Amino acid sequence: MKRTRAFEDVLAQIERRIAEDGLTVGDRLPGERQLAEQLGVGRSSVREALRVLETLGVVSSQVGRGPDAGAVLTSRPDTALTDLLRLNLGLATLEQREVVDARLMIERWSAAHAAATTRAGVAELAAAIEGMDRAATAEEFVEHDTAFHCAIADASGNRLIAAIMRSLRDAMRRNAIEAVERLGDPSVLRADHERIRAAIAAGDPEEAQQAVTDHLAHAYPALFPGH
Amino acid sequence: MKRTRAFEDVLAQIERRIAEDGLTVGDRLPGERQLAEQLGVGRSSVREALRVLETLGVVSSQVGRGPDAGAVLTSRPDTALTDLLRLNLGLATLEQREVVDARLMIERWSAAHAAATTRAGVAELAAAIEGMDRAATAEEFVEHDTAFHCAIADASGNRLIAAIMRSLRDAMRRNAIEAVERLGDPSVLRADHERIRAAIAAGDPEEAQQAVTDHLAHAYPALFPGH
DNA sequence: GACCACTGTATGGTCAGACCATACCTAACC
DNA sequence: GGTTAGGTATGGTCTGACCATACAGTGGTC
Repeated sequence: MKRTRAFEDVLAQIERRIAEDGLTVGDRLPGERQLAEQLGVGRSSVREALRVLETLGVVSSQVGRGPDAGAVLTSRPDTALTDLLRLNLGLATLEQREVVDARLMIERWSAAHAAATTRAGVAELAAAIEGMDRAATAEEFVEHDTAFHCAIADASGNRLIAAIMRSLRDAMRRNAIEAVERLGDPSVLRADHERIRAAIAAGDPEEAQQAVTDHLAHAYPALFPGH
Repeated sequence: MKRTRAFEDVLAQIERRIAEDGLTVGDRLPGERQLAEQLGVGRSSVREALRVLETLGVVSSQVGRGPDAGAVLTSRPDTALTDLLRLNLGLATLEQREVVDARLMIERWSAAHAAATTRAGVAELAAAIEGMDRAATAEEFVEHDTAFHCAIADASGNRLIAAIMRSLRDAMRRNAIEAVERLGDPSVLRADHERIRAAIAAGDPEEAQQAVTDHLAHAYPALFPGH
C-alpha cells in the first residue's frame, strides 16, 4: 500500500525503455513535452524524473535545438558519487576514520594493480609530483595530490574503483587541505609519492601497496597510532 | 559564464543552511511554498531541488500535516548508491570484470577487518548459511548469500564500505542469480561460506581474506583463469 | 557558388495558479 | 471524556503561459 508518485512511474518507464530499446550513451530521449504526453503525466513530473536521472549521472540536459539538444544519455558516475558522499558527509553520518579506511583500501588495491598490470600513467604521476613541488598553497598542493592519486586509480584499469576514488577525494577535499596545513611540511609526503611512483614504474605490487599504506599513515598520523 | 539553473541555487542554499545551522538527521526543512518565497524562486524549482536531495538520500518527503510531515533530513546513502550503480550498469558503461574486482577488493577488506576487530555478527553469518541451505531457488539462495556478505561488511565496522558493498550487491542482483544458475550445484559455495565464517569466528584475518578470494574465484570461474 | 544576416522553431527553464489527497489539529457535539 | 466533523498545512499534480537558447532554414549579398 505504498503510494507511487508520478515521477517514479516516469523513472521506471524511462529505465525500462533504456533496457529494452538498448539505448546507450549518446542517444537522445524524447522531449519533455512529448514524454509527458506519451506517459500521460504532466510536464513537471517528467522534469522531476529527468532531474533524478541527471542527479544519478545518466542524462544530461541541453537547451536549444539540434542533435545535441534535449536529454542525452550519458554516464558520469563520478559527479553523482561526489555529491552523494559530500552531502552525506555533511550530515556527519560518517566518521573520518571510515572514509580514510575506505581510501586506504582503494589506494592499496589501485597501486598494486597499477604496478602489476601496466606501466601506463607513470608520466602523469611524475607530472603530479612536479605540480606538488611547485604548489605555493595547501589548496594547490591538494589539487595535484588528488591528481596523483586519481592517476593511480585510473592506471589500475578499473573505472568503477577509479570513480569511487575520485569521488572520495572530491568529497574529502576540504578535509585534505586541513590535513596538509596541520602537517606543515609536506616534504615527507613528497618522499612517499616518489616511492609509490617508483614502485609502480618498477612493477612491484607489494612495494607499491606498502608505500601507499605508509603514505596514508603519514598523512593521518592521528588515525595510525602505530606510526 | 555558466548558466545556473534555479534549482541549483536552491540546492546550494539548502546545503549551506545545513552546514551553517548545524542541521542534522531528523530536522525538518521549511515547506516548499515557504522555501520558494524565501529564495525568490518558483515552487517547481524548489521541488526539483528537493527531488535531487531525495535522490541523494539526504531528505525524505512526507505529505500531510504534523511533526513528521514535510521534507525531513535523513541519511540513506545505500539506496542512492544502489540506484546510481544500477542505472550506470544498465548503460553498460562498466564491465562485469570491473564490478567483480571491486567486490573482491571490498570483501577481502571486510572479511579481514571483521576477523581482526570483532567476533560480533558471527551468528548472522551462520543464520545466512542456514538460509542458503534451505533455499529452493536461485533467487532465494542469492538473497541469503547477499545477507551473508553484507553481514561481513557490517561486521567490519565501516559503514561507508558496508554501504558500498550493499549497493554493489543490490545492483548485481540479477547478475548473481544468473551466476548461481550457471553454476548449477552451489555446494562448493557452501563450503566456501563455511570456511569464511570459521575464519572470522576464529579471528584469523589472513585466512578470511584468502577464503573470500577463493570463494569469488569459484563463483566467477570465467574471470579467474588460474583456478 | 560561397558566405553572411535574419527569422523561425524546437528545446529546456521558470513561474503562477489551481486543484487534489493526505494527515494532523481543533472545536463542536454527545 | 470520548467521538466526530470540519479546518488547515503539507506534498503531489496538472495546466498554461512566457522566456532564453541554439540550431535550421531562408534569403540576400558579394
